[in-house]
Amino acid sequence: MYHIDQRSPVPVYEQLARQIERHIVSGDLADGQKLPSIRELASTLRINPNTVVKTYRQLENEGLVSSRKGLGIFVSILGMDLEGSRDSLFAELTDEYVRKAAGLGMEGDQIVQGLTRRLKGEN
Amino acid sequence: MYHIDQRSPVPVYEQLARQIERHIVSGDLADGQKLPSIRELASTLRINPNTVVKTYRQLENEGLVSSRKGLGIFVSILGMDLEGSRDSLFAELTDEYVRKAAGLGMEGDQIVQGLTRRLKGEN
DNA sequence: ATTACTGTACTATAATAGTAATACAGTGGA
DNA sequence: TCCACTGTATTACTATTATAGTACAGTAAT
Repeated sequence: MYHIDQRSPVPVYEQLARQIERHIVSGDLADGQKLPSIRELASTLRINPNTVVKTYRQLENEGLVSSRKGLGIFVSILGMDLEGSRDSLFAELTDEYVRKAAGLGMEGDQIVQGLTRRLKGEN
Repeated sequence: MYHIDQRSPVPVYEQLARQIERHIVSGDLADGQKLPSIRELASTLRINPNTVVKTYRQLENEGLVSSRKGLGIFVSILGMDLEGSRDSLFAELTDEYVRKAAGLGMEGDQIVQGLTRRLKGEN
C-alpha cells in the first residue's frame, strides 16, 4: 500500500504523511473512510507504532483526518477544497521538478521531452 | 548561489550536496574549479561550518570533488561519464515526479499539460 | 463481564543532525 | 618570518528521529 525508504534522508513519518495526504487529496480515500489502525500499519510497514502515531497526528494537525479513541483514524475533509489542494500540491511538485532539472542544465524542451518519453515507456 | 530551506525535513548537508552535485554534473562547475571555502560558504548560507564539511566530505566520497589542505576543495571528475550521470539523475527526478503526481491521481496527459503550462509561465 | 480491538501516554535508549567553540596543520603572499 | 587564508580534528551540547516496552482508556461484540 505505502512504500517507505529507510535510507531516505526524509523522516519515515514525513514520507508516510505525504503519501497519505496525496491519497486523500486525490479522492482515492473518501471522506469518513477509516485508515489502517496504528498497530496494523506499523506492522505492515515494519516500522514503529510511535512513528505511525506521529504521522497520524501530523495529518490531524493539517485537518485531513480525525481520530476517535477506541474506533480508529478517519478521513475528515468536510468542506475542504480538494481540487484546490490537489492543484496546489501538484504545482509544488512541478516547481521542485523544474528547479532540480534546471540545476542539471536541462532546458524546458528537454524536460518535457524526457518526461514524455518516461510516460510512454511505462504507461 | 545555493538555497537552503531550514524547515525542510531533508538535512541541510544533503540539500547542499545535491545542489552542488547537479551543478557539477551539468558542467556548470568545470573540472579543477575551486569551490567556495568551508568558512566562506558557511557564512554566506548562514549555516555551521561543520555542516559544510559534511557536505564536502560526502561529495568527496562520491568522487566528485577532492580536497587539498591549505588550498581548498576542487571539482575532480577526471574520466567521469558526465552525460551518463546527468541522464541518470534526471531519470531519478522524473520517476519521483511521476510517482508523486500519480499519487495525486494525475494522468500522464495532465502531468505533461501542467508541466508545459508551468514552463511557459516562467520562462 | 470478558475479550479484542482501538487511540493515547509515558519512559528509556540510540543514532543522526546541527550548532558552537577551539585548536592544529598546510599553503602562499607580503 | 609573519600573516591570512585553507582544510582537518576534537569536544560539548541540543534537538529530532526512531525504536522498544509498558500501561491506560474508549468501543463494540460476545
